Amino acid sequence: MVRETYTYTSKMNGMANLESIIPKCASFSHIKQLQAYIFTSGTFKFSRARSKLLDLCAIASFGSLSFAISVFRQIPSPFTNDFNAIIRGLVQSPQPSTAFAWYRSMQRGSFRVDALTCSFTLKACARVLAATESLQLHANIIRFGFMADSLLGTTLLDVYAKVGNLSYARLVFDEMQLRDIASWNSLIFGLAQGSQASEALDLFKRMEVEGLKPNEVTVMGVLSACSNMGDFKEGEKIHGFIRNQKLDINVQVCNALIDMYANCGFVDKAYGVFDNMGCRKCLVTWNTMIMAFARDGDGHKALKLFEQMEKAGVQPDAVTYLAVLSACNHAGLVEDGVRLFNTMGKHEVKPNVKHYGSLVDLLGRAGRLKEAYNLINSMSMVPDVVLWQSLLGACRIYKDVEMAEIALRKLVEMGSNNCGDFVLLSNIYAAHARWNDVGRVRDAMKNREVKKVPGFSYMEVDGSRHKFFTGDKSNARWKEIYSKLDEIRFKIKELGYVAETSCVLHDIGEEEKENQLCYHSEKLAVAFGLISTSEGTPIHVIKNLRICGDCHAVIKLVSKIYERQIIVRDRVRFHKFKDGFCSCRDYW
DNA sequence: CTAGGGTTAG
Repeated sequence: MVRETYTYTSKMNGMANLESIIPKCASFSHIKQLQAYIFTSGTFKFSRARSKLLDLCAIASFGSLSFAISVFRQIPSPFTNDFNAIIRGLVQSPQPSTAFAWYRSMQRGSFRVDALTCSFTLKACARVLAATESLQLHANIIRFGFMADSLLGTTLLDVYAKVGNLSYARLVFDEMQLRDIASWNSLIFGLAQGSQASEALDLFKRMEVEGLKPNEVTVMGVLSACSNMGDFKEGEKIHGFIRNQKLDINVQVCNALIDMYANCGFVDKAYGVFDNMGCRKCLVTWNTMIMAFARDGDGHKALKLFEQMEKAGVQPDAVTYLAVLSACNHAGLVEDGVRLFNTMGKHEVKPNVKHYGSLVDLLGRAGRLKEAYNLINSMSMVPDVVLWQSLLGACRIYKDVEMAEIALRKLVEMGSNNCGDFVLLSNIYAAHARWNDVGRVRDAMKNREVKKVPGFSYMEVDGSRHKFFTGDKSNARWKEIYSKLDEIRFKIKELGYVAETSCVLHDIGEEEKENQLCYHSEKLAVAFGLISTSEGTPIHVIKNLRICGDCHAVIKLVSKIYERQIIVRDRVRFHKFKDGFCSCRDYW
């Protein structure tokens, strides 16, 4: 009797000690020693320490998921927690989708799935963008009666937003009994980064109405919405709110502010925030600001900041190099770009496919096609389509048929059926008057059912956004817009403008081609800006693709004739038109 | 089988 009591207490103490030691494990060998102890001491069968250790082993950087799995296999009848430990580890592994199989095996084996199991498995959905699996899990969660769990609800809505199912994210949000700040933040981020940025702002305003206090995460979400939409006015209001609430002591909030101003075309204001930060700058701060100068085409400021960053003792990372390379690219600083690329190794940054892409683009634009081609072939990794597309684009500038054919062949081999690629090759043939080849490309396009990404542009007036597609007549004032375009066409012809019809592929007459160019989305947006904003105010336009060559030429003239500053944010950079010139100095 | 799980910038 006495002896039994003794054994009992010592065992309890042993387990308690064991559990308190587990978080102190600092190496794989510590884990293994404890695991061996649990195995041999007889506590393996029921011990809670077992699943805790499994958990640590599966997720810690010094742990080993495969070892955790092999230990799991030794458990005669694993508990839910043991499964959870493994699933959590799988989600963070390079193959998150393996978590689904484990989840299913739990159900098959009639093991109890709990809210945590669902939470981890949902995370796997988010990581691999598994839309169907998230729906299935949602159904399970309802069936198990877990919907009242607000943490799980937030995870679910977050996953829906991340896999692109915004309407379901909203639905979950609306149906949650208990919504806390994280639920709101999650939906705001989802909307901001999806295609419903203005809805994110609406939600932010609704928070105020419902008496909820936005925190630093919330403002980062709405700033990212403003950044995406180029909504400078709202962004500035939020900046005011941030100052009031003293949220700018948070470095991430400051970074989001810099990004917002830069993405709205106000690189100076971005720098203002950068220069007056009340908190310590971090790597992302420098990267964001360098990227801002890069997108603005100010290569020298970007490179100067890069030097300052090094002096401040901040080690550059892969993103920093991408930013400086792209700065060199947009500013035509070829030698600097090549030099920087070659010094990456010194900072222990390994070039990835994006760095190569930037350098190929840089060399190509500078007419060094052969070097660009050799660079692609020298890569140790598989080149992606972007590299060949860059080379193809450069071939068009320099009218290099041979190289263009190689690039397009590669693209076709890689399964690309992007309309733009074929058009580029066709343009090059056309430039050499090789009309048979032009026809051949056109036939190939018909046979392949090439995909065309529709171009569109935004223009914001008085807080509402107007979206234009090519030849769009959906705007309430479309008639005025089109007659403004007629007026523009008339005026610029007087200045000697000739339409650049080479980028129109269709088998139609010159006049018809000119008409097609005439109603490109960016032109519609600029014309709308002219008629709907007061004289002398700048016009901001955002385009989803790169600006077209003809539009570029026309907008330069428009900026002169109408004495307007016109700022176009395209897919990769800003074009700031003033007095007939563009900030890109026609190098893009 | 006390707990653990949710939102965050380039």
